[in-house]
Amino acid sequence: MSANDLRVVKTKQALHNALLTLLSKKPLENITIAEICRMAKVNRGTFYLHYEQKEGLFEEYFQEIMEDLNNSYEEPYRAVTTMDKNQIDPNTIRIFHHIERFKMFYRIVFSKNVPLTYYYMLFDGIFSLLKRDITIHNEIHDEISIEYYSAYQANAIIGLIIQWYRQDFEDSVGTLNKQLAAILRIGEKY
Amino acid sequence: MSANDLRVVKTKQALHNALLTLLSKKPLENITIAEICRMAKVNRGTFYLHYEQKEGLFEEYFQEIMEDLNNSYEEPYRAVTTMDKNQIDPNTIRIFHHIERFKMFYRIVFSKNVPLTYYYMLFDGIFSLLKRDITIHNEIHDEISIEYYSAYQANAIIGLIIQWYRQDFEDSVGTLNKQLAAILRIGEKY
DNA sequence: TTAGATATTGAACATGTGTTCATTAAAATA
DNA sequence: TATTTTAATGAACACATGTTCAATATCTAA
Repeated sequence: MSANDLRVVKTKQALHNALLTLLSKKPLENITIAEICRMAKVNRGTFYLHYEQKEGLFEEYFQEIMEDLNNSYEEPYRAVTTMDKNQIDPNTIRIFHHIERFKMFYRIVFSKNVPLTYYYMLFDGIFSLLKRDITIHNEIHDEISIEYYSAYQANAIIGLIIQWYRQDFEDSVGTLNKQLAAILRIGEKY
Repeated sequence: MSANDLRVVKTKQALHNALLTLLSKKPLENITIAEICRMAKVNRGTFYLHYEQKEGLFEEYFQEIMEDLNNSYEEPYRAVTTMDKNQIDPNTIRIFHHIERFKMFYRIVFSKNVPLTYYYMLFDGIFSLLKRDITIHNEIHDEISIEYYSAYQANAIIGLIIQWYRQDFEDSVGTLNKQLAAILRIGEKY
C-alpha cells in the first residue's frame, strides 16, 4: 500500500473531503463509514484497506493540528515551568491560542461520545513539550519522576481547557492565560 | 417504566450480570448489545427500552464506584489543598487507593477506544470533592476562579493516574502518594 | 383474586459493519 | 510503449444496529 501511489493519494483525498463536508453538518458520532464512502465515491472495501474506523480518518487531521501546537509552543510556554513564575508574561503562553484557533476540532475532541484516543493525542502532545522543557531546565527534585511530573502538569492544563470547553470557549484567551499564571503563582504564596 | 416494577428489576439484573460475565472475558468495545441480550435472555428491543447504548449499562456500575470515591475521600485528601503542604501525610491521600481497588474498572475507563463519558464521570467526581474543600478553606486569590482552579487540580491528579495506568498500575499506591506530595511541595521551593 | 396497566416479546425491516474474492483499472518501472 | 505490479471495485456474506408494532406475559392496585 505505497503511500506515494497516486491512486492511494486520490482515494485518501476524497475520503478527507467527504469527512470534512459531513463534519460541517453533524457530529462525528452520527457519521457512518458507509456515508463517507458514498459521498467520496469510494468503495467501502477500499476504506477498510486504509483505515479501521472512521476515527482513523479523523486522526489524520489531528496530526496536522498537533504540528500547529508544536509550532505555537516554541519559545514561550516554557517560561511556565521555569523558576521565576512571577516573571511570566501571560501572553507568552500560546497553548490557549492554539485551542481557540482550532475550536471547531476541539469541540469534537472533548465531546463525550468520542473515543479517548483524541484526548490522549492532545495529552501526549502537551506532555512531550513539557517534558522537554522540564528536562532542559531540570528544576526537579530527585524524588520526583519526570514522567509523573510532566503528566501532572500536562493534564492540569487540559483541565483548564475542559472547563473552558464546557462553557463553549466563551472566556477569552487572555482570561485563560491569566488564570493559569495566577494558579502557578499560588505555590509561592507561603 | 417504573423502576420498582419487578419486571424491570429482573431485566436490569439480568443485563448487569451478562455484562459483568462478558467483561471478564473481553473488553467492552468487543461486546455487542446483541451478545449481552442473548446471554441475559432478554429481548434486544427490551434493552433499548432501558438504555441507548451498552455504555449506558456500564455507567450504572460506575455510579457505585463513584460512591466509593466519595467515601474514600472524606477527611483526608483535603489536606492536599490546605496551606501547609509540608505537613501532608501521603497516606492520607486516599484517591490512589480507590483507583487501585477498582483497577479492573479503570483499565476500561482509560482504554483508548472507550468514549470520553467515563473520563468525565471521574473528573466530575474529583472536581466536586476538590471544589468543596477549596471553597471551605477558601485559600484562593480573588483573581482565580474556583471552577478553573478545581478543574486544574482535579485533572492534574488524573494526569498522574493516566501515567500510572500506562504502566499498568505497576507502581505502588505509596509511590503515587509520594509523587503527588512531592509535586505539591515544589511550589514552595522558591 | 380479579381487572387494568404496562413491561416484555418476537418478528420484521432498512441500514451499517467488517470481511472475502475474483475481476478490473490504473499506476510504476523497465 | 509494453509489461508488471498493485490499488480499487462490486458482489456477496454473516452479523449488529436501531426502530416499529401487535400479541403476550407479568406485575400492581383495587
